[in-house]
Amino acid sequence: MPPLNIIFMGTAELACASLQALLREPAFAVTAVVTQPDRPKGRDLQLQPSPVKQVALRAGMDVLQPERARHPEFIERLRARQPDLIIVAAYGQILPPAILELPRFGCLNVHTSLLPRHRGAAPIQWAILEGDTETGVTIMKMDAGLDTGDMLTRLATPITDADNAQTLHDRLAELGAGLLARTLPDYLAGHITPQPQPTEGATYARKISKDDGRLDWTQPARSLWNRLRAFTPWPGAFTFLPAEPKPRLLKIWAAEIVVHAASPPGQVIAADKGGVTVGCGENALRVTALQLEGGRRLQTAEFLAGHPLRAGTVLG
RNA sequence: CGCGGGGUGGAGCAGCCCGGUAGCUCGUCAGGCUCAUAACCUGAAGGUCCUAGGUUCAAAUCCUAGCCCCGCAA
Repeated sequence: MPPLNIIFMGTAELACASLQALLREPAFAVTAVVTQPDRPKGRDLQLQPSPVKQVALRAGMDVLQPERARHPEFIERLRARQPDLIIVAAYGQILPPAILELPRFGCLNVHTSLLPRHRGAAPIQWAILEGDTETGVTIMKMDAGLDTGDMLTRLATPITDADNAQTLHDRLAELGAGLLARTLPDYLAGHITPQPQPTEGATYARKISKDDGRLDWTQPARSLWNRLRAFTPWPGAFTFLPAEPKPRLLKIWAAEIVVHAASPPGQVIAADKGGVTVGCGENALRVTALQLEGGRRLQTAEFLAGHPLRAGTVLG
């Protein structure tokens, strides 16, 4: 029996681990990789291949980069390749039913949440943002809805105080890849019965934007702390430092919650080597790493050595 | 030519607009003080002011070119 003909669709860094896991399995033949077109990136806005494309090229694979996956012409190209199965991970486009029904084993998706919670584009960020104590990965059979397909397998992982979007992303990428590799043989052998997602508990994790990273100091310290971790390292949580002629953007990279009596939101309570303590709607936040616009990311002590920041200053 | 900020002792910054003695906070070293400290006091070492040209009696500062870093943007 010839190896199964698999086409992999993915774009972001997250998908690379899954692709590599498939490439390691001799029983599967990943015959093509579909990824988003090269996008302008970097300081010169030069076109850059997606992380998945880079992995694919290194492996010497065929790479397809349709502007729109739902375009009939592309669908025909896919069909001509006669895939038995399509694996999708962080691809970045919604697939039409014509593609979902194309392979005889359908399309499977690696999703980085415990569905039906956090369907959508930014499940990792929203899990942290909402203060979830655990999240995970789900392998599901895709249907026409957005992350609404029947589930094959799930794997959970706790979200710790030390986690931010980066650490959680990296962990889920590995867990997802491992789970995918273990799920596939059982699924193909017909040993797994796809389970419909419960309607209870479904939430939608919309794409985050840069503006979502702005800290609203009237919120409780814990909420701000969650936001900070959810937006680290991208796009970053930020506030503004009062300055002439205009306030300067101040990114907050690390902080801890400090039990503290009520104080004006955004007001600097203390600024010393231990950190910059800022009043919040409830308790306070001690900032330990920050970055002023145009500057580098600095530990608080370094920052204070060159930027006088007195107690009483109000951020926001 | 996508937009903007920056390169000044080991770290972070001021000084530049308006040319004229290299400054601040921290660190390091030495000494002192204290039961004690990321504490305090005293003293010291440490700098091709990114590079190359130019203007000038005189350039960190003004002009030109180059190199490097960072933010935005994705």
